[in-house]
Amino acid sequence: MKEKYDFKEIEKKWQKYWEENKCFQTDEDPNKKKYYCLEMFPYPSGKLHMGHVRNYAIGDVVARFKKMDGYNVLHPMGWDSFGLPAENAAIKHGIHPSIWTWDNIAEMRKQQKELGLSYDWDREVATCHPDYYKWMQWIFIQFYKRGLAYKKENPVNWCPSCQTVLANEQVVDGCCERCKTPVGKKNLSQWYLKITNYADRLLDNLDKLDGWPNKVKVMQKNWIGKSVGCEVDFRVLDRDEKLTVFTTRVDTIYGTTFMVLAPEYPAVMDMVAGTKYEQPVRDYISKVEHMNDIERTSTANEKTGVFIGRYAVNPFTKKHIPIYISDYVLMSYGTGAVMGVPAHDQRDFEFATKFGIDIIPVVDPGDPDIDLDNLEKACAAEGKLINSGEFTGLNNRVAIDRFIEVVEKAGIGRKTVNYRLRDWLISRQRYWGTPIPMIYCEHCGWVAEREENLPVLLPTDVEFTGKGESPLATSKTFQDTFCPICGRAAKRELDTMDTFLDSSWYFLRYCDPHNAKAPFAPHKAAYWMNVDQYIGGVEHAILHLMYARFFQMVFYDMGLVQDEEPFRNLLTQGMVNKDGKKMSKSLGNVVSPEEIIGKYGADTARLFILFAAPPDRELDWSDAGVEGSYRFLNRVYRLVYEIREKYPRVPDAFEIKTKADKDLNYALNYTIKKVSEDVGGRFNFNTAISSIMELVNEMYRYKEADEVNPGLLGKACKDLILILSPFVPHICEEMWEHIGQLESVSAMKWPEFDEEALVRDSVEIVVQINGKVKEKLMVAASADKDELEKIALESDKIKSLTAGKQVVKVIAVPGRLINIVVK
RNA sequence: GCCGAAGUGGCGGAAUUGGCAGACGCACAGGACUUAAAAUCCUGCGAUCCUUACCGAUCGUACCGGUUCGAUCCCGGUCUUCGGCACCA
Repeated sequence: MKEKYDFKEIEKKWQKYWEENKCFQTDEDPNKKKYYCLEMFPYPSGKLHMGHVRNYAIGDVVARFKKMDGYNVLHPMGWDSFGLPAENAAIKHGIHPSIWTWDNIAEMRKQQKELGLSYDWDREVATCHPDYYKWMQWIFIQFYKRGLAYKKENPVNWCPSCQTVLANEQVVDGCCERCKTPVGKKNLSQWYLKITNYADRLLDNLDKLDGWPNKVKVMQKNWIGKSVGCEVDFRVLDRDEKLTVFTTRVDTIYGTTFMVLAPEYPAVMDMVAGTKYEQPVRDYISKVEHMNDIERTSTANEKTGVFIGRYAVNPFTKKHIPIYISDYVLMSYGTGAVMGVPAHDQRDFEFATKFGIDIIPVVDPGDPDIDLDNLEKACAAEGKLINSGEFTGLNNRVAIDRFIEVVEKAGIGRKTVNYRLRDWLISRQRYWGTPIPMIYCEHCGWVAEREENLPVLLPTDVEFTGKGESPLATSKTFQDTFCPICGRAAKRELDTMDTFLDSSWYFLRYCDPHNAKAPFAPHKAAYWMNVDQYIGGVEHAILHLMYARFFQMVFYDMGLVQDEEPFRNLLTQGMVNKDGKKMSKSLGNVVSPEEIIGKYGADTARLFILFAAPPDRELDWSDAGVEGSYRFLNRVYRLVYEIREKYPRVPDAFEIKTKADKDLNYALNYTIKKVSEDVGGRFNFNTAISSIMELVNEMYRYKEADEVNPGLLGKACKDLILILSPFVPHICEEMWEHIGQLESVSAMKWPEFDEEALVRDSVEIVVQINGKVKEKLMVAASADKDELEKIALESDKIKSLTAGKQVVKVIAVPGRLINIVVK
């Protein structure tokens, strides 16, 4: 070891050592407790950014700590390597997506290795590799066989810029999640996965996920959007037809004064055919059709609609109510028909106000501030029913169940549940994705490719124009095939899968990455799953994390895995910012990991990122803070170097003699305890590091004292290196070697703390008067309440402060404080 | 609008079960070493006030109130910021 900390040389040396000695390779070992530590695998976009570094630094501390703590640790890495950017690069620069992707993977893997991450590289997977997408296709076929995949023509979200459809989840504020272009609608026949079959399980299981942040659970809950309500049939006047509405507020049905249908409602044109209402209705529908989602929602405040010239009969009041169409009613939710109760629903109120429809209050909340006869806005509060026939007087919540009973008995309605969650549209009109292994035969219809013919390989003779239909159509070889059932000529599906499918099961492939006979062997998954700790950005709170849960549930139903949920504990890391803003190219505030590693080394980068903030909070990048972390590593290095110089040989056995010995021994054991808890339990790496800094400060002080105990100092050095090693592994390996250790620090056992060393003879006790600190006294640690009280009341200072006052009460907490209440 | 989270020095943050608010680090200031600089080491560092100084006093965890011997922590209300959802009947 050199006198000066040469991170460049040290980091290279130990990265080579770990790789050559395969230090982080794992196999199933039934005799050892397993621990599966997983970071979200990246899209190979080119280079690592600080968000990646943070993600991997956190995961690496956990993995390294658990390994030292005696677990058999699975810590894999791979690539979510299908996706649009590769194809866009192909369109723009003429590079094949495959080349672009594999080049990026090579670059990012190199950067990960430069960070000293403890991955088992033998388990690396890439979703764009045929060995992986073969099994993706196999999984799709299993879904299809179980009735969980179907093709359907529907108006779908269409991004005109990406030239592909998008899942509802990929439309953000009416725009494409990726390119921010406003999304339009298009009628297309597309493949869907029936995630709605699992809506209830996805929702109910959330309660069991104790190790998940509440925030993520709430987001998923809202996304699934379960609402329990009731369908009611309304007869249409003068027609042999009924319209079914969905409502969660059947208790307000007496207040229904109109009905609204979605403009796309199928029966609408039939009801207006040949009447004077036909043309205005046609005009309105066409206007709505040509609006994209932004336009449709930007007019949110101003309600629009058209009367269709028909009336429905309110089954309870028997009144005739006008039927309208309006774009505020969605065809895709509930029944596409809504009963308008303006007194108690704000949207209905706005509509009724605009069209001059009656507003009849039916729930009286008993609030003197609300004038029910002259409502200024809808009143959603609970209360007693009024104007509601035989139901008048009931509490409205109670009334809901009564109404449902009556409606069901009369055969004009039923209790129903609706979800906001829709089925998952997975077809993409793109090249760089997993081909959907389906074949269309004129005689047999849609047929799954035979499993023995998998993978359906991506063809290489494809043109990338970025326009029109799926690029697979341009291949001369891909499309034409034979029907697996009847053997006649047939055509392959030309769309590829949404890449979110690829990432919905990669954690299972890691358990058995080279399996050529199955996506994974159930017994291997049984050993490694669940993921004990999953770490990644909160931006995946809904999409990825719900899709992965869905897949796991299907695998569970197939008997492939033993638990319905894949991720026991989830840590959502905060963003890395600069100057309070997100790092971005447009703001010009991006700090590249490359630059930091080059200037200070990977250990400094890791240490800063872990020290600057708790992992789930936002982290503001600070160049000065990085300097500080670098300074600390130099300080540790110097400490170990100087101790070794001064005491080249330290005895293993030693005695604690002086008070200084005792204090250092206390500090050492306290730090081991604290770091174990902070890293093993709370994931507060920042406080773990600060306590190590305190220990280093202690050791510097001790080292300069008159009487030094080399054995103790040697022990402190050893333990210091061990507990610091998960954070900054390279420098620790170097120091470990320097103090005469032969084996890698990564293979060492996590140190245990000595309970006895933590027992103190005397402790400082705070003396308060009326809750204010007035004095601090050293007392025997064993002092009980009575003794404490006596000592406190006898202290000169307290005596003078309480003189002439009446002591009302004394509260004594041994080991902590005494509070004297005086008057 | 609805749901959720968070507000602590100049800054990042700490206080784990209701018990010394501000650990640790950064920045800043002063000093030591040096021909000098860098590096390193030492000291100080919430606000206000008192005092020549030592010592000390009061206030202080977004704001208002409550519970308690004692509140950054628990309860009620208000404000602000951030995040998610948003015509879902």
